[in-house]
This record gives sequence, structure tokens and C-alpha cells, in this order.
Amino acid sequence: MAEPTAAERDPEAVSKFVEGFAAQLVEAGMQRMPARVFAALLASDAGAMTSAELGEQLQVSPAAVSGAVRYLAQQHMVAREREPGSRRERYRVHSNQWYEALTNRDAVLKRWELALRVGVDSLGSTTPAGRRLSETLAFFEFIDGEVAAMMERWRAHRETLYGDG
Amino acid sequence: MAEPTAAERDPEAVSKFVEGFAAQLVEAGMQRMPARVFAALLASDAGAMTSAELGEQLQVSPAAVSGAVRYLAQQHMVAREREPGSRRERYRVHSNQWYEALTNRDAVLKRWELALRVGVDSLGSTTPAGRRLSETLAFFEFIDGEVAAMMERWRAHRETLYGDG
DNA sequence: CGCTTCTTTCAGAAATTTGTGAAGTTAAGG
DNA sequence: CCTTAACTTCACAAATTTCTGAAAGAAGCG
Repeated sequence: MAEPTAAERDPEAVSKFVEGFAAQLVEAGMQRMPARVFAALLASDAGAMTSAELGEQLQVSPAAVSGAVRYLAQQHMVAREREPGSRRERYRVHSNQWYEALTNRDAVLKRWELALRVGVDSLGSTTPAGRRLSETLAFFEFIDGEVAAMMERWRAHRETLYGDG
Repeated sequence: MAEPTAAERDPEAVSKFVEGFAAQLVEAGMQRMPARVFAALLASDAGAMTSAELGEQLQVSPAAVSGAVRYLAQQHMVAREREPGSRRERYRVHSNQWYEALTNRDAVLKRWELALRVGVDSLGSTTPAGRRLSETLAFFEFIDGEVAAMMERWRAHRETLYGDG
């Protein structure tokens, strides 16, 4: 049993991982329910679950799932899938996509940069405080540029690990 | 007045920036009070303030400042300074250091990695879910390595902007 | 078209988080 | 040593957040 197979998937083990990983995400600033939903999807074999399945595993109401999924979809951390010919929706983590979304704190960086520009303007670019803000701004602008390149290197690195899969 | 000087520092403008920038940090997951304290320090000309100064600018109690500073110090986002021969403490943002601390989500990454390893082990590295977690883990390990190099490039880039200052 | 199944919205209850005042602790300076 | 200034801790009150149940809203299917 050191190497479980799909057949012997242990709900307790799954739940333990889900709650543990979710807790880490919460500590890093994510809301609890989105974190739990996301972790549950990550730990699913299919990489996708229905609203009902999520509600059952996490022991929460459909309303809670709905709210969490809306948030995750906005952040591009899950994709909604409509099985054609059914009202049932399916929420999926795209293996190759989700961590790019996590990295896409781009929007966050942009808002920080905007706030800093306002600060530099109103405090004066030649004051000590203004210069500090200005340097901070330069840092974020630099990071912006680097992240794209880094993701490119990751894709290359990934292929050395997994091939073109 | 398009370019304010230190002499005409406008408390309202400062406060506006502080609250605005703090709000962005909060939205990114930081607690409110640490965010406000940090923003206030960033916007100070000296790059450092006493507990009393912070309390007055932010209109909060010494207890609130104390709690916020403890958090920020743990995250290495501010340094505590003891002016020798005084009980007054001074909290400082190290211009060159603070954003490295922000980037030092290293600890966060490490905890995520640990949780993911647990997941891979308990779900089985050959199951679909296990493989997904495993790939996620590989991604974070890759990022770990890249961040250090990126910071190095930033320091070099910074010198092209500001010289050795 | 109406029935049925799934999802979303919304008001409110419950839990958590946050900040305060007051008491406690530490260390400088007489 | 004792006084006093500063920081910290703690219990509690207030504000905020989070989740639920119930009702409303879509969309397939007969």
C-alpha cells in the first residue's frame, strides 16, 4: 500500500490532503472556500468535479460551491465545462494552466504599480519618500518583465521532465 | 506645485497614498493593520517611524501598532531599531530589502511543496491525481530556483538605474 | 409550454477577525 | 532602587466575513 493505485483511492487520505493544502493556501491569503474547492479539484483523478461532488466531499451547501467557483473562475484558476445536453456543470483544473493563473498576479502587480505612481506624483519624485516609492515601482516593473520569461523557461523545463505530453 | 518638495509635504496626500496602497495590499491577502503600517513607513521621508508617530498618522492604538509591527518584523518587512539610550523604538523599511522580503514568499512556497509531497505520497505517484500534484510540485521547485536568479538580475538592473547608491 | 433538475442570488445567523482599553512587563534615568 | 516612559499582552466588544436555507432563475426534455 506504499504506492496506492486509483482503485484503492482512500477518501480519508484525499480529504487530509485537501484540507491540508487548502489551509496553506488560506494562510497565503486565499479565501477558505475557494481554497478548499481548488484543492479538491487538484486531488481529483479526473481533474474535474461537479457541484454536487464538491458539495459532498467538502460537506458544504451548493451555495457555498457556487460562490467559490465564481471566484476561482474569475481568477482563471478553474474552467467551467458544460456537458452538452445536461444542466450539470463541471469544474476543471487545467493541469498546464492553473499555476500560470496563480503566477498571473499580473493584475495585482499592475494595481500596485498604479498606486505607487500616484504616490510618486503626489509626494514628489525628488523627495526621499518619493524616491523610495519610485524605486519600488521600478522593481515591480522589472518583475513584470521577468515573469513572462520565467514562464517560458518553465515550459521548456517541463518538457525535459515530461516530454510533450 | 506639480512637484512637491519635502518642505510642503501634504498630510492629506500622504494619507491618501497610504490608505490606497494599503487597500491594494489587503486585497492581495495582507492583514489590514500591517498593510497600513507598512504603507505609512514606505511613504515616510525618513523611511522609519516611531510607534507614536504611526499611531497618530493611522489613528489607532499603541496595541494595534504593536501587533502590526510584530507581524511585519516576522515577515522581515520592517526592521526594529533601538535608538541607544531611549526606550523609543523605531521601525524601518530598508529600501533595498523590503521587496526582497515580499518576494521571499520562499517560506510559503516551501510549505506548499511539503503539502504537495504529502499528497503525492498518499494518493500514489502513478495515479492521475498524484501525477497532477507531482507536476505542480515540480513547478514550485522550478520557481524556487528561478527566484534567486531573478533577484540577482534585479540588483544588476537597479545599478543601471541608480548607480551604486 | 410546463416539468424537472441544476445553479445562482439573497437575507440573515454564526463564526471569525480586528482593534481597543487596561493591566502587565521591561528598561532607562535619576 | 524607585520612577517613569515605552512596548506588549489579554479579555472583550464591534465589525466583518462566511456559510446556510429558501426562493428565484435558467435550461434540458417530454
